[in-house]
Amino acid sequence: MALDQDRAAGSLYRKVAADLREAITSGSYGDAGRLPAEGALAEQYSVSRGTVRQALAVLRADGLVTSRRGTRRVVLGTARVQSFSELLSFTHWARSMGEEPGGRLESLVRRPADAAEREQLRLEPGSEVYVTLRLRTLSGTPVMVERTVYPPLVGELVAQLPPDVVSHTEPLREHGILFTDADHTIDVVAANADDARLLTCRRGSPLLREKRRTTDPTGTPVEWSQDRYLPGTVAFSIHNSLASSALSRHARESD
Amino acid sequence: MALDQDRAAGSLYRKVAADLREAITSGSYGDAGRLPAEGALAEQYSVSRGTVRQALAVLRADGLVTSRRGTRRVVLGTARVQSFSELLSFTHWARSMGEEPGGRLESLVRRPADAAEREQLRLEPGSEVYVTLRLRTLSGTPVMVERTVYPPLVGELVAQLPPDVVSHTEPLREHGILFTDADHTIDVVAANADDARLLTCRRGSPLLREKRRTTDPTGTPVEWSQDRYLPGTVAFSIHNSLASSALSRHARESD
DNA sequence: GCAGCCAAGTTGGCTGGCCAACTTGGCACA
DNA sequence: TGTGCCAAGTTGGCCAGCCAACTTGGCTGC
Repeated sequence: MALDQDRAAGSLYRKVAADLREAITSGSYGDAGRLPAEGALAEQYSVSRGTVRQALAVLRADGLVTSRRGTRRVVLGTARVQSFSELLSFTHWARSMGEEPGGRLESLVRRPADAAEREQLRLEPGSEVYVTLRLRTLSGTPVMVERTVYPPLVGELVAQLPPDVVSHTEPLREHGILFTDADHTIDVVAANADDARLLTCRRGSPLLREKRRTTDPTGTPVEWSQDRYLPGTVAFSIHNSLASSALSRHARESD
Repeated sequence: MALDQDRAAGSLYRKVAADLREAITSGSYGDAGRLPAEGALAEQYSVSRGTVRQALAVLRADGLVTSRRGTRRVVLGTARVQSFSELLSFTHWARSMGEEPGGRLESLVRRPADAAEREQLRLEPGSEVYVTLRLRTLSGTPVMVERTVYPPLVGELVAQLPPDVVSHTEPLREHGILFTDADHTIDVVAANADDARLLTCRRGSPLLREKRRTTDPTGTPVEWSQDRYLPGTVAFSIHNSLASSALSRHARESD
């Protein structure tokens, strides 16, 4: 919340977008209601029409409003849509739901990267990686097993963190490691022996898997992670539209 | 493909975006290479810098390039990202992979909408809905069970389609029913008796579930669907970034 | 009553310009 | 050699304006 305000404070169009989002989600325009015209909003906020359009593009991408030529924008839904940080960080996400996040570092090893890891993290042959295995809990109950591969520069920092630290993105951010872009792949996988032990489920029972590759602003990969959730604990939600889509459906590749 | 070209042909910035996408995916700028400056691209394409920025915003949303103040854009990856239509239509998706889509209508009933359906499709109390159950196949092998609820206006059209028709979005589009926005929720669910029979798997075995609510340009819901995939056949892939995110992680609600 | 036309309203798209914030590489200097 | 500063290059952001494409509601005429 504080983070949202900080980001909104940065630029004018973000402030307008934040204000409109607040108005929409609080129901000021009704559920299928129509927004004021761009020109009217421009006058209301004392900004140019271009700035209003920039703000509305954000809301359109979030699935809050439609937009087509000739008629006013229509409120699509009172949707929520968390911030990027709540998606990326288990800790942020849990706290935003009012749950208490927990975690335990099961293992941390440093070893040569295999071919797949070099490919994902864009590393030179012979590079080493840091691999962690963590159990994540919500209010004490295990919900997820997280296997993360870090490149050397990031891994060194992670290795120095105390094993019981809850959030990893926060301390990394303080060391100048930024997470800005991520690619996610979601599918189903069977629990292996480690999964079963940590999550207290049967071996072979289904888990919801999220593979995630995160990069910093320069495009350098900083993390390659594989999270396995107990079914019934989470669901992933996406909005897309003809105007802007970043979701796709794939034939499943090996592994 | 033809559809992409049609859309690209519409406006200038789409043409520029399509051209840049082609150049990037074909490797013209290298994998972690840097794009020309906005001004240079503007001159190259003989458009204003604003138009170039609009085109680059599309590529940024698709996860093809980064973008930060002070330095040139960097190529993030040679990613693919299907079009919206390939995501929304099983038929389009299958054909884009070179597979032959098939389908069989198992049942089609018309009945009063329950509370959840009225909520999702924004219908008046007492409204009726059309409910279909379809088995979807790829090159003959069953991969997915689709349960779709249509509002009356759309359902009447669907009911008139021959039961062995492969694509439903195409004939609907010809009748003026447009699909422009969709909300997706992805989780895991256990196969029930119908699922098991149609997909020839055991009852209770895990399926990847996608719930989807689609609306037309006016914001009117036109479809509420629940697709259940056999594990190992598909994976969902999403890109998001600080700049624009439409993906979120939810605590799982009932049903 | 009904169909079709028309004008007003609205968003999409594009231009040109301006300044601020930030990155980067080279240069000056210790 | 190494450190710090600085200027050029680049993207983010905002403005004002213009026209085209499209929707909608009302009016006209049959």
